[in-house]
Parts: sequence; C-alpha cells; structure tokens
Amino acid sequence: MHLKSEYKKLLDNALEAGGQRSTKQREHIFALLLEKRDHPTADEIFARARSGMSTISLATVYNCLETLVETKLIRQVNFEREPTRYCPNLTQHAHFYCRESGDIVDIELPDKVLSELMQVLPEGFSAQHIEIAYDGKCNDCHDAIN
Amino acid sequence: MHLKSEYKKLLDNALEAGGQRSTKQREHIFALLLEKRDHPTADEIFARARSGMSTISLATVYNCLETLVETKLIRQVNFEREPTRYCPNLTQHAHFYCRESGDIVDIELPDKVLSELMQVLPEGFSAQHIEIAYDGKCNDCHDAIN
DNA sequence: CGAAATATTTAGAATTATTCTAATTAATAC
DNA sequence: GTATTAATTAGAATAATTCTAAATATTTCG
Repeated sequence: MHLKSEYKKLLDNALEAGGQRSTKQREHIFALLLEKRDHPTADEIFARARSGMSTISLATVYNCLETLVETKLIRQVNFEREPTRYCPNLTQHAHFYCRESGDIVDIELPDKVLSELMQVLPEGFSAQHIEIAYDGKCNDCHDAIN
Repeated sequence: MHLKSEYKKLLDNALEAGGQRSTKQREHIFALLLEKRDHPTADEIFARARSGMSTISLATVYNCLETLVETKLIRQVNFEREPTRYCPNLTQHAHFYCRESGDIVDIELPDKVLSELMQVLPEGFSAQHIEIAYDGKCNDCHDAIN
C-alpha cells in the first residue's frame, strides 16, 4: 500500500490546512480507500488496514476516517441505519443502493439537476449540500439470469 | 388523542391488507403522528404516547412504527447516524435539515425534478425510491437577527 | 357466544456501531 | 535533541435499536 506522490501531497496539504498532522495511519487508510474505490464500512476498512499495518486499532481507523471526512478528502455515505460507509470519490455524485446485491454505485450528477433541486427550495432556505440516495436494482442484477 | 374516522379507515385497511391487526397502540401512535406533523424520534414518540396511554412500552412504539412504515402509512427519515425520525407526510417530498435550529422541513418535489433524477441513472438501473436530503439554513434561521 | 389459534404487547436483556478515556507513542517546533 | 503538542491505542462506555419469552389481546370458527 503506497500513496502516489500526487495524493500524498493532496493529503498533506489538506491536513496542514486543517492544522493536523500527517501520520502513517492516515496515509495508509487514505491509500487503501483510493486503491479499491468502493464503499467500505469502518470494520471493512479496519480489516483491510491490518494487512500491511498489523498494529492499527479500530479506534484509529475511526479517528482517521473522521479526519479525512473533516478535511473533505472522503465522504460519508449512510443508508438508513446501516453502518456508515466511506467514499473516496470527490466528484459530484449520488449513491445507488442495490437491494439485490447490496452494492453501492456512484451516480454522476449533472450541474443542471442539482441547480433544479436548489430551485425547488422555498424562499429563505439555503442548502450547503444535497444528499441523494437511490435504491432499487442495479444493472448487474438486471442482467443476471435468475 | 383520537383518530378521525377517515384516518381510522385508512389505518384499518392498510393493516388488513398486510394481514395485520388493528390495535389501540397502533391507532394511538398513528394519531399522534398525524396530530403534530413534525419529525419525532422513537423516544419523542414514546414520550408523547405515554400521555394518554401510560402503560405503552418503548418496544411497542418501535413495533408500531415498524408496522406503520411497512404498511406505508408513514416514512422513516434518517440524517447521518442520528436517531431515525418518523414522518406522516405521504406526499412526494424531500427533507431539509437546518444545521442551526435542528428543524426538519418537508420540501415538495415536482414530478419533473424526480423524473430528471431517474433519467440520470445509467442503462440497466431501476430505482424504486429516491431519498433526497438537503442540509443548510432554513428560512426562520435566515430571518432571525443573530 | 366461548374456546382455540394467532398476533401483539411488554419489560428487560442483548446487540452493535460508534465514541470516550487515559495512558503511551509519535510528530513538530524551538 | 528536548519540549510541546497531537495522534494512536486498548478497552470501557454509550445509545439506538432489536431480541426474547411470557402475558395479553384479537380473531376465527364451531
């Protein structure tokens, strides 16, 4: 697990901007999220993190994830009351949760759709963020012959 | 706390369609959600339910809410990992969470916006439901002189 | 109607994701 | 390199929710 210097710089700058230190645990977790770009839970990240850094603790995984979220290098994703998942895709996107496979897929969102969602807000409301979560059946599950 | 006969029928029919029984606890909880149309948590509903039905238990509140959600008479609303909230508004709407006051406000969603969100899905994906959550500052908090 | 069958309620224990605590270790500043 | 400050760690604590098993209520059907 090694972070490309491009991402290493991104991480270090983001941490420095927030007055936080660059540590090997933060780097390790950021690297593994970038390597496999899915939507793992903290437990899954802990499992992945331990191969390559056997002494890392679950508390540290939570701490590092919190820091990465604060510095806006990753996003949290929640579906109902399921464990929080973490997403390294920083582009503007929604999430699609497949009820069949359990997979979470990123859905790109054109600016136009977002601005229309903003226009729907009544007078006097201003939104910093809109979280959009689809749920249904993904392409793999439609294709599958059951 | 009493349910108008119109809503009593709605409840009884929905329960019967799902092979479930009409009980005074279910009716009581449905009634109190309809009476004050906000977005209470299970704990808040438990507190409200006890005035007027002092022997109801928290487990029953959870059971009743689950039943009402299953029969589609109410909706669950989740913000991040906060306790689940319950919403008796059955029209098509999104939720706005005000970071300042903590209030949750329903935002009506025109069909047009929803259909555009559906069109954004790649080939092979089909969504049953789209959950949209804004967060920012509501009108009351903008108006307020701080 | 009244007994049998089935569903619901209840109190409290159990679960589970997450956060907290206090001690140790690592990173930065001087 | 030492002092300062922040991060990591293991394990305990927390809190929303679910589970369990017994008691109660509702429905069915003779």
